Amino acid sequence: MAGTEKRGSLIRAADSLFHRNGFEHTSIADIAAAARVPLGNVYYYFKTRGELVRSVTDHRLASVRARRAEWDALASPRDRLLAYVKSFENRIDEFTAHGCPAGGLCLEANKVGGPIARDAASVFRESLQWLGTQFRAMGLSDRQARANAAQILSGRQGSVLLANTFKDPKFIRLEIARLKKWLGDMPAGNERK
Amino acid sequence: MAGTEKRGSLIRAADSLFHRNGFEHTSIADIAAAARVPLGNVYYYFKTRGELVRSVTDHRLASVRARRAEWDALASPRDRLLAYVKSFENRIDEFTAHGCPAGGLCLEANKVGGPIARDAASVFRESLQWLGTQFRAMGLSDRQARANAAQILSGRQGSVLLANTFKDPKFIRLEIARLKKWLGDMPAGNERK
DNA sequence: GTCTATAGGCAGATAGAC
DNA sequence: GTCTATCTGCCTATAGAC
Repeated sequence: MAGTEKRGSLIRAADSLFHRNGFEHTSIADIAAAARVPLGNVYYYFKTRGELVRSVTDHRLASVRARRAEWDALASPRDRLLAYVKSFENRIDEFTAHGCPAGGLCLEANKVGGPIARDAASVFRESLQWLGTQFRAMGLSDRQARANAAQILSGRQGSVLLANTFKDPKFIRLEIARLKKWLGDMPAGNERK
Repeated sequence: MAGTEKRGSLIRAADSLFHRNGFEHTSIADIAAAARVPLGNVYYYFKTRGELVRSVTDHRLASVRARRAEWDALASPRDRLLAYVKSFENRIDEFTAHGCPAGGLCLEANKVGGPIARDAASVFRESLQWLGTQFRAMGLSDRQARANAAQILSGRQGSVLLANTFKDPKFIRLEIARLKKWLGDMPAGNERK
Protein backbone atom coordinates (compact mmCIF):
# COMPACT_ATOMS: atom_id res chain seq x y z
CA MET A 1 0.00 0.00 0.00
CA ALA A 2 1.59 3.22 -1.15
CA GLY A 3 1.88 6.23 1.13
CA THR A 4 -0.85 8.25 -0.50
CA GLU A 5 -3.20 5.30 -0.45
CA LYS A 6 -2.79 5.04 3.30
CA ARG A 7 -3.72 8.65 3.68
CA GLY A 8 -6.80 8.08 1.57
CA SER A 9 -7.92 5.04 3.51
CA LEU A 10 -7.55 6.94 6.77
CA ILE A 11 -9.82 9.67 5.41
CA ARG A 12 -12.38 7.16 4.18
CA ALA A 13 -12.34 5.28 7.50
CA ALA A 14 -12.78 8.52 9.42
CA ASP A 15 -15.56 9.61 7.08
CA SER A 16 -17.47 6.40 7.67
CA LEU A 17 -16.95 6.40 11.44
CA PHE A 18 -17.93 10.06 11.76
CA HIS A 19 -21.11 9.25 9.92
CA ARG A 20 -21.94 6.18 11.98
CA ASN A 21 -20.77 7.20 15.42
CA GLY A 22 -20.42 10.94 15.30
CA PHE A 23 -17.35 13.05 15.08
CA GLU A 24 -16.83 13.65 18.80
CA HIS A 25 -17.37 10.04 19.73
CA THR A 26 -14.73 8.75 17.30
CA SER A 27 -11.13 8.51 18.50
CA ILE A 28 -7.96 8.45 16.44
CA ALA A 29 -7.44 4.90 17.67
CA ASP A 30 -10.84 3.87 16.23
CA ILE A 31 -9.95 5.41 12.89
CA ALA A 32 -6.50 3.83 12.82
CA ALA A 33 -7.96 0.42 13.63
CA ALA A 34 -10.65 0.71 10.94
CA ALA A 35 -8.06 1.73 8.35
CA ARG A 36 -5.62 -0.92 9.66
CA VAL A 37 -2.93 1.63 10.25
CA PRO A 38 -0.96 1.69 13.51
CA LEU A 39 -1.97 4.50 15.83
CA GLY A 40 1.27 6.42 15.77
CA ASN A 41 1.45 6.38 11.98
CA VAL A 42 -1.68 8.49 11.71
CA TYR A 43 0.34 11.46 12.88
CA TYR A 44 2.70 11.11 9.97
CA TYR A 45 -0.20 11.97 7.64
CA PHE A 46 -2.12 14.40 9.86
CA LYS A 47 -0.35 16.62 12.34
CA THR A 48 -3.42 16.94 14.57
CA ARG A 49 -6.88 15.50 14.93
CA GLY A 50 -8.32 18.75 13.62
CA GLU A 51 -6.36 18.36 10.42
CA LEU A 52 -7.83 14.90 9.85
CA VAL A 53 -11.32 16.23 10.49
CA ARG A 54 -10.68 19.04 8.05
CA SER A 55 -9.56 16.53 5.42
CA VAL A 56 -12.78 14.59 5.89
CA THR A 57 -14.95 17.66 5.40
CA ASP A 58 -12.92 18.58 2.29
CA HIS A 59 -13.44 15.07 0.97
CA ARG A 60 -17.17 15.28 1.57
CA LEU A 61 -17.44 18.68 -0.03
CA ALA A 62 -15.61 17.40 -3.10
CA SER A 63 -17.94 14.44 -3.42
CA VAL A 64 -21.16 16.47 -3.27
CA ARG A 65 -19.68 18.88 -5.80
CA ALA A 66 -18.94 15.98 -8.11
CA ARG A 67 -22.51 14.73 -7.78
CA ARG A 68 -23.90 18.17 -8.57
CA ALA A 69 -21.61 18.45 -11.58
CA GLU A 70 -23.31 15.37 -13.02
CA TRP A 71 -26.75 16.83 -12.45
CA ASP A 72 -25.70 20.11 -14.04
CA ALA A 73 -25.20 18.22 -17.31
CA LEU A 74 -28.96 17.54 -17.47
CA ALA A 75 -31.09 19.56 -19.85
CA SER A 76 -33.70 21.31 -17.68
CA PRO A 77 -33.80 22.59 -14.10
CA ARG A 78 -36.71 20.26 -13.44
CA ASP A 79 -34.61 17.29 -14.53
CA ARG A 80 -31.79 18.45 -12.32
CA LEU A 81 -34.07 18.76 -9.33
CA LEU A 82 -35.53 15.34 -10.03
CA ALA A 83 -32.01 13.93 -10.11
CA TYR A 84 -31.43 15.51 -6.72
CA VAL A 85 -34.58 13.85 -5.39
CA LYS A 86 -33.60 10.56 -6.97
CA SER A 87 -30.22 10.58 -5.26
CA PHE A 88 -31.98 11.30 -1.96
CA GLU A 89 -34.21 8.31 -2.63
CA ASN A 90 -31.22 6.09 -3.29
CA ARG A 91 -29.85 6.74 0.16
CA ILE A 92 -32.98 6.18 2.22
CA ASP A 93 -31.63 3.13 4.04
CA GLU A 94 -28.28 4.72 4.80
CA PHE A 95 -29.95 7.88 6.11
CA THR A 96 -32.42 5.90 8.20
CA ALA A 97 -29.63 3.90 9.78
CA HIS A 98 -27.13 6.70 10.43
CA GLY A 99 -28.65 10.05 9.52
CA CYS A 100 -27.32 12.56 7.02
CA PRO A 101 -23.53 12.99 7.22
CA ALA A 102 -23.74 16.70 6.49
CA GLY A 103 -26.61 17.31 8.91
CA GLY A 104 -24.97 15.31 11.67
CA LEU A 105 -21.70 17.12 11.26
CA CYS A 106 -23.43 20.52 11.26
CA LEU A 107 -25.24 19.72 14.45
CA GLU A 108 -22.15 18.44 16.24
CA ALA A 109 -20.11 21.35 14.93
CA ASN A 110 -22.74 23.85 16.13
CA LYS A 111 -22.25 22.51 19.64
CA VAL A 112 -18.48 22.44 19.83
CA GLY A 113 -17.89 25.55 17.71
CA GLY A 114 -14.51 26.42 16.28
CA PRO A 115 -13.33 26.19 12.65
CA ILE A 116 -15.15 22.91 12.04
CA ALA A 117 -18.48 24.73 12.27
CA ARG A 118 -17.63 26.85 9.23
CA ASP A 119 -16.51 23.85 7.18
CA ALA A 120 -19.61 21.87 8.07
CA ALA A 121 -21.90 24.73 7.06
CA SER A 122 -20.35 25.05 3.62
CA VAL A 123 -22.00 21.84 2.41
CA PHE A 124 -25.38 23.33 3.31
CA ARG A 125 -24.46 26.71 1.86
CA GLU A 126 -23.59 25.25 -1.53
CA SER A 127 -26.69 23.07 -1.54
CA LEU A 128 -28.87 26.11 -0.95
CA GLN A 129 -27.14 27.99 -3.72
CA TRP A 130 -27.51 25.16 -6.18
CA LEU A 131 -31.18 24.59 -5.37
CA GLY A 132 -31.85 28.31 -5.64
CA THR A 133 -30.19 28.40 -9.05
CA GLN A 134 -32.51 25.67 -10.33
CA PHE A 135 -35.64 27.51 -9.20
CA ARG A 136 -34.47 30.77 -10.71
CA ALA A 137 -33.88 28.89 -13.94
CA MET A 138 -37.52 27.79 -13.73
CA GLY A 139 -38.53 31.43 -13.78
CA LEU A 140 -39.12 32.05 -10.09
CA SER A 141 -38.16 35.31 -8.41
CA ASP A 142 -34.96 35.35 -6.42
CA ARG A 143 -36.99 35.57 -3.25
CA GLN A 144 -39.18 32.59 -4.13
CA ALA A 145 -36.21 30.58 -5.33
CA ARG A 146 -34.40 31.07 -2.03
CA ALA A 147 -37.50 30.18 -0.06
CA ASN A 148 -38.01 27.00 -2.05
CA ALA A 149 -34.36 26.01 -1.66
CA ALA A 150 -34.56 26.48 2.10
CA GLN A 151 -37.78 24.48 2.25
CA ILE A 152 -36.30 21.56 0.34
CA LEU A 153 -33.11 21.36 2.38
CA SER A 154 -34.96 21.87 5.63
CA GLY A 155 -37.57 19.24 4.81
CA ARG A 156 -34.83 16.84 3.84
CA GLN A 157 -32.88 17.32 7.07
CA GLY A 158 -35.97 17.14 9.25
CA SER A 159 -37.29 13.99 7.64
CA VAL A 160 -33.90 12.30 7.94
CA LEU A 161 -33.71 13.19 11.62
CA LEU A 162 -37.12 11.63 12.25
CA ALA A 163 -36.32 8.54 10.18
CA ASN A 164 -33.03 8.07 11.99
CA THR A 165 -34.57 8.62 15.41
CA PHE A 166 -37.35 6.09 14.87
CA LYS A 167 -35.32 3.86 12.55
CA ASP A 168 -38.22 4.11 10.12
CA PRO A 169 -37.76 5.16 6.48
CA LYS A 170 -41.40 6.20 6.08
CA PHE A 171 -40.59 9.75 7.18
CA ILE A 172 -38.18 10.15 4.27
CA ARG A 173 -40.56 8.45 1.86
CA LEU A 174 -43.31 10.88 2.84
CA GLU A 175 -40.99 13.80 2.20
CA ILE A 176 -39.91 12.44 -1.16
CA ALA A 177 -43.49 11.83 -2.25
CA ARG A 178 -44.37 15.41 -1.32
CA LEU A 179 -41.33 16.68 -3.21
CA LYS A 180 -42.14 14.75 -6.36
CA LYS A 181 -45.75 15.89 -6.35
CA TRP A 182 -44.66 19.46 -5.79
CA LEU A 183 -42.14 19.43 -8.63
CA GLY A 184 -44.70 17.75 -10.86
CA ASP A 185 -47.31 20.41 -10.06
CA MET A 186 -44.99 23.36 -10.62
CA PRO A 187 -45.68 25.30 -13.80
CA ALA A 188 -42.96 24.53 -16.32
CA GLY A 189 -43.28 27.95 -17.96
CA ASN A 190 -40.60 30.56 -18.20
CA GLU A 191 -37.83 28.02 -18.11
CA ARG A 192 -34.53 29.17 -19.44
CA LYS A 193 -31.93 26.62 -20.39
CA MET B 1 -29.83 25.23 49.99
CA ALA B 2 -31.77 22.09 50.89
CA GLY B 3 -30.76 18.69 49.55
CA THR B 4 -33.56 18.40 47.01
CA GLU B 5 -32.86 21.91 45.75
CA LYS B 6 -29.28 20.91 45.01
CA ARG B 7 -30.47 17.97 42.98
CA GLY B 8 -32.78 20.25 41.05
CA SER B 9 -30.12 22.80 40.31
CA LEU B 10 -27.79 20.08 39.03
CA ILE B 11 -30.50 18.94 36.62
CA ARG B 12 -31.19 22.48 35.45
CA ALA B 13 -27.48 23.18 34.97
CA ALA B 14 -27.03 19.95 33.02
CA ASP B 15 -30.13 20.70 30.94
CA SER B 16 -28.77 24.09 29.96
CA LEU B 17 -25.25 22.85 29.23
CA PHE B 18 -26.52 19.90 27.18
CA HIS B 19 -28.54 22.33 25.12
CA ARG B 20 -25.70 24.81 24.59
CA ASN B 21 -22.70 22.51 24.26
CA GLY B 22 -24.14 19.10 23.55
CA PHE B 23 -24.50 16.13 25.81
CA GLU B 24 -21.25 14.38 24.91
CA HIS B 25 -19.19 17.52 25.15
CA THR B 26 -20.37 18.32 28.69
CA SER B 27 -18.46 16.84 31.63
CA ILE B 28 -19.68 16.23 35.15
CA ALA B 29 -17.13 18.81 36.26
CA ASP B 30 -18.74 21.41 33.96
CA ILE B 31 -22.16 20.66 35.38
CA ALA B 32 -20.95 20.73 38.98
CA ALA B 33 -19.23 24.07 38.40
CA ALA B 34 -22.32 25.58 36.73
CA ALA B 35 -24.53 24.43 39.60
CA ARG B 36 -21.87 25.47 42.15
CA VAL B 37 -21.75 22.02 43.67
CA PRO B 38 -18.42 20.30 44.41
CA LEU B 39 -17.57 17.56 41.93
CA GLY B 40 -17.71 14.65 44.33
CA ASN B 41 -21.09 15.67 45.69
CA VAL B 42 -22.73 15.10 42.33
CA TYR B 43 -22.36 11.37 42.90
CA TYR B 44 -24.42 11.56 46.05
CA TYR B 45 -27.42 12.58 43.92
CA PHE B 46 -26.68 10.57 40.79
CA LYS B 47 -24.89 7.24 40.94
CA THR B 48 -23.61 7.52 37.37
CA ARG B 49 -23.43 10.02 34.56
CA GLY B 50 -26.12 8.07 32.74
CA GLU B 51 -28.49 8.55 35.65
CA LEU B 52 -28.01 12.31 35.51
CA VAL B 53 -28.64 12.30 31.77
CA ARG B 54 -31.76 10.27 32.33
CA SER B 55 -32.99 12.78 34.90
CA VAL B 56 -32.49 15.59 32.40
CA THR B 57 -34.53 13.83 29.73
CA ASP B 58 -37.27 13.14 32.29
CA HIS B 59 -37.26 16.78 33.25
CA ARG B 60 -37.56 17.85 29.62
CA LEU B 61 -40.33 15.40 28.92
CA ALA B 62 -42.26 16.70 31.93
CA SER B 63 -41.91 20.26 30.75
CA VAL B 64 -43.18 19.64 27.22
CA ARG B 65 -46.07 17.67 28.69
CA ALA B 66 -46.95 20.61 30.91
CA ARG B 67 -46.90 22.94 27.91
CA ARG B 68 -49.18 20.64 25.94
CA ALA B 69 -51.55 20.38 28.89
CA GLU B 70 -52.06 24.14 28.66
CA TRP B 71 -52.77 23.96 24.94
CA ASP B 72 -55.22 21.12 25.49
CA ALA B 73 -57.38 23.51 27.50
CA LEU B 74 -58.03 25.56 24.35
CA ALA B 75 -61.37 25.23 22.58
CA SER B 76 -60.54 24.02 19.05
CA PRO B 77 -57.81 21.92 17.46
CA ARG B 78 -56.94 24.87 15.26
CA ASP B 79 -56.41 27.04 18.34
CA ARG B 80 -54.27 24.34 19.88
CA LEU B 81 -52.12 24.08 16.77
CA LEU B 82 -51.78 27.84 16.62
CA ALA B 83 -50.63 27.81 20.25
CA TYR B 84 -48.01 25.24 19.24
CA VAL B 85 -46.84 27.51 16.44
CA LYS B 86 -46.86 30.52 18.75
CA SER B 87 -44.62 28.75 21.28
CA PHE B 88 -42.27 27.85 18.43
CA GLU B 89 -42.21 31.50 17.45
CA ASN B 90 -41.39 32.57 20.99
CA ARG B 91 -38.22 30.52 20.96
CA ILE B 92 -36.78 31.61 17.62
CA ASP B 93 -33.73 33.29 19.13
CA GLU B 94 -32.95 30.42 21.47
CA PHE B 95 -33.26 27.87 18.67
CA THR B 96 -31.14 29.95 16.32
CA ALA B 97 -28.40 30.25 18.92
CA HIS B 98 -28.34 26.67 20.21
CA GLY B 99 -30.71 24.52 18.16
CA CYS B 100 -33.65 22.51 19.46
CA PRO B 101 -32.86 20.67 22.71
CA ALA B 102 -34.94 17.67 21.71
CA GLY B 103 -33.56 17.51 18.18
CA GLY B 104 -29.98 17.90 19.33
CA LEU B 105 -30.36 15.21 21.94
CA CYS B 106 -31.95 12.84 19.42
CA LEU B 107 -29.14 13.33 16.98
CA GLU B 108 -26.42 12.82 19.57
CA ALA B 109 -28.26 9.84 21.01
CA ASN B 110 -28.63 8.28 17.56
CA LYS B 111 -24.85 8.33 17.27
CA VAL B 112 -23.89 6.92 20.65
CA GLY B 113 -26.82 4.53 20.94
CA GLY B 114 -27.79 2.90 24.21
CA PRO B 115 -30.75 3.65 26.48
CA ILE B 116 -30.45 7.40 25.96
CA ALA B 117 -31.61 6.99 22.36
CA ARG B 118 -34.97 5.63 23.50
CA ASP B 119 -35.50 8.42 26.02
CA ALA B 120 -34.59 11.08 23.49
CA ALA B 121 -37.03 9.70 20.95
CA SER B 122 -39.96 9.80 23.36
CA VAL B 123 -40.20 13.59 23.15
CA PHE B 124 -40.62 13.27 19.39
CA ARG B 125 -43.00 10.34 19.72
CA GLU B 126 -45.34 12.26 22.00
CA SER B 127 -45.17 15.34 19.80
CA LEU B 128 -46.20 13.31 16.78
CA GLN B 129 -49.07 11.76 18.71
CA TRP B 130 -50.32 15.11 19.94
CA LEU B 131 -50.11 16.74 16.53
CA GLY B 132 -51.88 13.77 14.95
CA THR B 133 -54.66 14.03 17.50
CA GLN B 134 -55.26 17.65 16.58
CA PHE B 135 -55.55 16.87 12.88
CA ARG B 136 -57.91 13.98 13.48
CA ALA B 137 -60.02 16.33 15.57
CA MET B 138 -60.16 18.59 12.52
CA GLY B 139 -61.73 15.75 10.59
CA LEU B 140 -58.72 14.39 8.72
CA SER B 141 -58.22 10.69 8.14
CA ASP B 142 -55.78 8.90 10.39
CA ARG B 143 -53.40 8.58 7.48
CA GLN B 144 -53.54 12.28 6.61
CA ALA B 145 -53.29 13.28 10.27
CA ARG B 146 -50.12 11.26 10.73
CA ALA B 147 -48.62 12.64 7.54
CA ASN B 148 -49.36 16.21 8.60
CA ALA B 149 -47.91 15.62 12.06
CA ALA B 150 -44.71 14.23 10.55
CA GLN B 151 -44.47 17.14 8.16
CA ILE B 152 -44.84 19.73 10.91
CA LEU B 153 -42.27 18.15 13.22
CA SER B 154 -39.89 17.47 10.37
CA GLY B 155 -40.19 21.00 9.00
CA ARG B 156 -39.62 22.37 12.46
CA GLN B 157 -36.49 20.33 13.08
CA GLY B 158 -35.07 21.02 9.64
CA SER B 159 -35.63 24.75 9.83
CA VAL B 160 -34.04 24.91 13.27
CA LEU B 161 -30.99 23.01 12.04
CA LEU B 162 -30.53 25.48 9.19
CA ALA B 163 -31.10 28.51 11.43
CA ASN B 164 -28.62 27.20 13.97
CA THR B 165 -26.03 26.32 11.34
CA PHE B 166 -26.15 29.73 9.68
CA LYS B 167 -27.02 31.61 12.89
CA ASP B 168 -29.88 33.15 10.96
CA PRO B 169 -33.50 33.06 12.23
CA LYS B 170 -34.96 33.60 8.76
CA PHE B 171 -35.14 29.85 8.15
CA ILE B 172 -37.42 29.43 11.15
CA ARG B 173 -39.46 32.50 10.22
CA LEU B 174 -40.03 31.08 6.74
CA GLU B 175 -41.23 27.81 8.22
CA ILE B 176 -43.55 29.57 10.66
CA ALA B 177 -45.04 31.73 7.92
CA ARG B 178 -45.69 28.63 5.83
CA LEU B 179 -47.26 26.91 8.83
CA LYS B 180 -49.57 29.80 9.63
CA LYS B 181 -50.71 30.12 6.04
CA TRP B 182 -51.31 26.39 5.84
CA LEU B 183 -53.38 26.29 9.03
CA GLY B 184 -55.27 29.36 7.87
CA ASP B 185 -56.07 27.74 4.53
CA MET B 186 -57.19 24.42 5.97
CA PRO B 187 -60.96 23.87 5.82
CA ALA B 188 -62.40 24.26 9.30
CA GLY B 189 -65.19 21.80 8.57
CA ASN B 190 -65.85 18.54 10.36
CA GLU B 191 -64.26 19.74 13.55
CA ARG B 192 -65.23 17.86 16.64
CA LYS B 193 -64.63 19.50 19.99
C1' DG C 1 8.25 6.07 5.95
C1' DT C 2 6.73 2.82 9.60
C1' DC C 3 5.68 1.34 14.08
C1' DT C 4 6.03 0.69 19.50
C1' DA C 5 6.04 2.61 23.70
C1' DT C 6 4.76 6.09 26.43
C1' DA C 7 4.12 10.90 28.09
C1' DG C 8 0.61 14.12 29.69
C1' DG C 9 -4.02 15.53 30.33
C1' DC C 10 -8.73 15.07 31.33
C1' DA C 11 -12.82 12.24 32.10
C1' DG C 12 -15.86 9.34 35.23
C1' DA C 13 -16.02 7.38 39.45
C1' DT C 14 -14.69 6.21 44.50
C1' DA C 15 -12.65 6.52 49.40
C1' DG C 16 -13.00 8.34 53.35
C1' DA C 17 -12.48 12.57 56.52
C1' DC C 18 -15.72 15.78 58.37
C1' DG D 1 -25.15 15.01 53.77
C1' DT D 2 -20.92 17.42 52.18
C1' DC D 3 -16.50 17.86 50.22
C1' DT D 4 -11.27 16.85 49.08
C1' DA D 5 -8.11 13.90 47.30
C1' DT D 6 -7.25 10.45 44.35
C1' DC D 7 -7.68 6.09 41.46
C1' DT D 8 -8.28 4.25 36.85
C1' DG D 9 -8.74 4.48 32.15
C1' DC D 10 -8.98 6.52 27.69
C1' DC D 11 -7.53 10.17 24.53
C1' DT D 12 -4.32 13.14 21.79
C1' DA D 13 0.13 13.61 20.76
C1' DT D 14 5.25 12.66 20.76
C1' DA D 15 9.88 10.26 21.17
C1' DG D 16 12.66 7.54 19.12
C1' DA D 17 14.00 2.70 17.37
C1' DC D 18 13.89 0.50 12.95
